Amino acid sequence: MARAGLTSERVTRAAAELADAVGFENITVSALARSFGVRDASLYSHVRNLQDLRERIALLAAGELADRIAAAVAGRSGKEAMVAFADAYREYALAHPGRYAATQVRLDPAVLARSPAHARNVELTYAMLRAYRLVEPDLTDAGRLLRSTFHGYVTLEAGGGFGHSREVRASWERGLDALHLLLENWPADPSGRQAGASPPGGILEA
Amino acid sequence: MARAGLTSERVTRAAAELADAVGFENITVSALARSFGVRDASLYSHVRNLQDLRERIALLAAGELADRIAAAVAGRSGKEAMVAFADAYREYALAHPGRYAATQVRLDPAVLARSPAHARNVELTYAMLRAYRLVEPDLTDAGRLLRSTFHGYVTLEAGGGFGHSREVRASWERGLDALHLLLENWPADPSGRQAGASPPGGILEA
DNA sequence: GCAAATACCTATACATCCTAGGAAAGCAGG
DNA sequence: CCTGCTTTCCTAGGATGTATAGGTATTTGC
Repeated sequence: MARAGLTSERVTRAAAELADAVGFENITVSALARSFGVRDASLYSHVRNLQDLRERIALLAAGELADRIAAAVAGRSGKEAMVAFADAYREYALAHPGRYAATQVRLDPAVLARSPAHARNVELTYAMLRAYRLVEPDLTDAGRLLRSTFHGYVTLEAGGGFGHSREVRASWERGLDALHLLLENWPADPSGRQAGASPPGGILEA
Repeated sequence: MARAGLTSERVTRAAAELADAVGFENITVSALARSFGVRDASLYSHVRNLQDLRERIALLAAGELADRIAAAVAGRSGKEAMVAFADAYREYALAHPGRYAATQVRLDPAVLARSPAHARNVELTYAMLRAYRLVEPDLTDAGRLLRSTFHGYVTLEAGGGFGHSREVRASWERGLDALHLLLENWPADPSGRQAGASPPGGILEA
């Protein structure tokens, strides 16, 4: 009997495609095995268990997302970079809903720390925000707001939460205009606080 | 043998609590039955199946969330109302992660249309935004942006995406300050479009 | 107190996750 | 070619979960 030629990588890639097709929460080892024409048990030589498989998809997706964003922002700055970042983010999430959902799983901090993909995402966000000349803690606050908005937007859009009364693309563009304005005119801290500065790498995580 | 006194409502409420404890995606009919000291099959008289159970939790949670928000914004307007809305939203999501996750499931449009809870949420959002005197399509765009930000923020926060380098509460408050400013100074449409007006009830759904 | 409604049961079929241990395909070196 | 090792994939089977069919026992309404 001809072998299927399984490896951890191939299994992970197939799992990512399955996730895009049926939803990240609906992937099963059984279905994945069927797609290879192989028994369930055979996959356990390449992947520890279902959770491990999910983590692998998460790392794969984080890397792909970082690649797309990096390519989009290359050579741009200011509002152009912000919009390119946002569009790349949204396009990836909509084109690969299962993979995108994978990027939102809570990873073991040890795994996370060893993931260059996640570090790159943080750096890209930081680099994009540099143009707005914010200083801590505003930088952290603005980064969190921006990231929340991007994530919330694509999640709601993909989940059908927006309906069809107005083109989502148009709303998105206006939203980005508004966010750019917001970042350019970030309000001064009314309480006059200046504490809690975090290191450059700490905007999003850690 | 003494009966457990099951009803659809009690089962749903227990399921909601289970969801808060173990996560919305991890609820099982078996675990729910165990919590009542009853066999799995017994629950199927009160709930059609697992998906039906999830929908019931979703409707329950949407109603609770609308209640909290309504209570919070009562008697307030302008920025006060917006902040009260946002805080109530965030507090509910953090206090009841499983129920909150349930509010994000894609519901059958027929079920949705018949849910007063969802209609109330839409109305509350619309009422809160009225103070900013936006006209369509800006109203829809701003509503989508706001809702995305709230949702994204609490999702990332609950998922541990923010880490501990700066108090999330402080970031949240600064974010709300910024959003208020944004709503007060919503940018004019650069393209001069004016089309796509949606009816009052259509900001968020339909 | 009797009949109808219904709350809860047993039994069963099937899907999925995962482990243990075995067979067979591919790959060395002779 | 053949011998032995590694790796790939297998069968077998236990545990847990979803769901249906059909039966028994408890309540409830008259």
